[in-house]
Amino acid sequence: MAVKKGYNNCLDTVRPVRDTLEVINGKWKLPIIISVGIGNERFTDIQDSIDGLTPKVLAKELKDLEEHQLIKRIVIDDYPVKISYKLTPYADTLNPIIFALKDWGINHKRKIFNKE
Amino acid sequence: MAVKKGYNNCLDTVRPVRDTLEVINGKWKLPIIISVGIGNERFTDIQDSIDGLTPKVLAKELKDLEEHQLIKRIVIDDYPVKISYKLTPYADTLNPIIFALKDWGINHKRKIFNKE
DNA sequence: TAAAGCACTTTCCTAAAGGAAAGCGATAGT
DNA sequence: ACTATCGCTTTCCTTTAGGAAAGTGCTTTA
Repeated sequence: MAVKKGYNNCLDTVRPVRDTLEVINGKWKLPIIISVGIGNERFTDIQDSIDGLTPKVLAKELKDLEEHQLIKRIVIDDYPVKISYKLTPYADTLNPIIFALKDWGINHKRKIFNKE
Repeated sequence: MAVKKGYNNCLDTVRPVRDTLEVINGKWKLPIIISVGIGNERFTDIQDSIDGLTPKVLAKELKDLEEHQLIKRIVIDDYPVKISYKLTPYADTLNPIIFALKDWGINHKRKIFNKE
């Protein structure tokens, strides 16, 4: 017998949503993924492509994203040594999320601009 | 003439994504929307349906969500007065985001469980 | 009359996020 | 020799998020 409770159970949806949010939390992770995905591979290019992103924050976020296997850091060993950041194939699975967020943002701005 | 820069421009995507994240930021807003959407209308039901959610945080998030026109607070004026929370039709536009986040979370857990 | 429920608020506190600015070690260009 | 660039790190500081616990005013139920 299930436990009786007065509220509807939403954990089937809430749990996986929260699992995802733990991976892509904060202001910067998705912007960084988008920037790298669009072809920015160098530290300073990524930084310059995103308004307000400081090197300290970028370095930290890149480490987090590497741990989650969404970005790989590649050391190119000629002279001079170059560092290149690329998305992993796994990062491509985030595309539906990114497009959904993008579409909603575009629509939301339009809504605010027109009505308020 | 466009300004020359060494990096690829990603602001077309980054900006609307960030606009969206500003609305649904934090650990709790989407879980609350999911819970209300599934039929939890009372303050304590919403609270009880989401693990770890405290009344202070719930009250604050409900206010934020009202301001963004995603939830409406309805006062039902018989004796005793009842308060009911409902999603606005606008909140339904978040569904693609919620489903994308849910799917990714489910898949991510499976990935972690199987391989690491 | 006491206890419990509802919808919160208040206070206090900690941890984490994030911004500003400077610096650093290596290399490259002038 | 000097300056600039790259990929960071370090320090310092402020802001925000969020958790714990208690309480409040009202009402209902036992």
